[in-house]
Amino acid sequence: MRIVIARCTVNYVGRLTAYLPEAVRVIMVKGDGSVLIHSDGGSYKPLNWMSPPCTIRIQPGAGEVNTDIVWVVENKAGEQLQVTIHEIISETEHDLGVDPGLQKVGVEAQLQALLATHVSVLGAGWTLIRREYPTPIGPVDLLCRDGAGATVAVEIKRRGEIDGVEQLTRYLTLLNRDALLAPVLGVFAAQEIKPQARTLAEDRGIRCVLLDYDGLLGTADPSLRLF
Amino acid sequence: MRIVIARCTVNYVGRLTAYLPEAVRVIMVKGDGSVLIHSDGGSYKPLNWMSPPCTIRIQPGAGEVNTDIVWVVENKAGEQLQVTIHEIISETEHDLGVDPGLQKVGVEAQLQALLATHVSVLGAGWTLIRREYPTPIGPVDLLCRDGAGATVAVEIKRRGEIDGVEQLTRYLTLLNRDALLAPVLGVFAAQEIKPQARTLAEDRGIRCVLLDYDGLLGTADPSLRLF
DNA sequence: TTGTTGATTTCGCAA
DNA sequence: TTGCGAAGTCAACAA
Repeated sequence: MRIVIARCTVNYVGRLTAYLPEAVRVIMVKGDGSVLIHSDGGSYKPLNWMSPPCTIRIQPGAGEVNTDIVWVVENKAGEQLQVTIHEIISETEHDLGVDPGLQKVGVEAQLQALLATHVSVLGAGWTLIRREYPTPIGPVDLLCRDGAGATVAVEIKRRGEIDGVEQLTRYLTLLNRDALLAPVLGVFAAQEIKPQARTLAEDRGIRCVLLDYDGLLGTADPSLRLF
Repeated sequence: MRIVIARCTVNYVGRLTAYLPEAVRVIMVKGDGSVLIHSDGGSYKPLNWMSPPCTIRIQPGAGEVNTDIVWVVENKAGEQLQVTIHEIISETEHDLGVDPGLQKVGVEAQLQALLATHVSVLGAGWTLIRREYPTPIGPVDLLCRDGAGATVAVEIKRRGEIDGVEQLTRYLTLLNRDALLAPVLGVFAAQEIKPQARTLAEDRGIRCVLLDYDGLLGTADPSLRLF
């Protein structure tokens, strides 16, 4: 990993065209040739960058001033990041070795497992027919029977958006062709439901349910807990 | 901007829980207090980070070994990034000043702006009713009136795929329920239209238009030009 | 290899 | 401030 602090201008020509005026910035060059241009602010996203795999070609005296050096960073698709170095303020290199990587403690899959063991939060007398109920166009997250004995297909998302409503709609159309199951109702369950998704769902007669992960955990079987 | 090369372990506790085992990494501390943990590889995304606004609290001797230093980086929501420094290999600080920022050319917003001022490229006598015409399921990119006086909803994409056609179809269904607007026609405009998207659109009576960004620029008002 | 989906998404614009 | 859609989205996973 090489880290260069330099006064530079940067051009990107590829999927779009972008330009960075002259300023002092941090340039990170990673071992795989990828380059990141950071300023002192913003989020974790660099001002500009080139993702690996890519190659760096150094062109001395290629800038407007003949003492400028230009780094041309190019990937397989021919996209280019051109870094013109006007003045190097600092340059260091360090061998970091291979990183063991980030360990995440998941949330997504647990939500379905938790709700499957607690379908009663959807209504009194509800029972689970099965998880991942198979159909020709993919598995339905949960297939349930409500207190009145009707079949209900439940689609679970962390964030409920329009795509999820469309998906559930396709399942419902298919399941309602099955005379043994029909009529099949729909429930769209998520930790967060976007207004547009809610509008579309309710327009189609699909009930929306907000899931409270911590609340489900509190009522859950202790063996399901991660900590 | 402070850059520290250090052997460290990192914990994040917030929207999820994540852990980085001990290794040598680059730690960037920006002027706004945000912190980025980078390894020598991967993409531009750090292994772990804390976005601004946030504050850093240094706790000497708080690690497992009493010579360790722990940085607790915390944001307003109480999410924490805990960086335990086992050994500092290098530490530098530079004043980068304020960055002038990135200038982009060729994204969807500019396409929409350009087409909005030149709806005549869609046909003779076309006029713009408004950009971002609001509906309960989201804004229609452009609402126009064609040469014959009919209302037309225009969906603009950089890359035209099936999702875009579905989106436009939903708008058309909704708009056509409005007796004051109906009948509303549809136009799917993009720099590139995938064959499947074109087939679906034309099957639904939606007209497809390929946008030429440079061509639009050429006919555009000179004040719209960036360079 | 290609497509689909989630993200500690981030970013920008408009209401 | 909030909400919503795009992004050089990226990245993981399935087919």
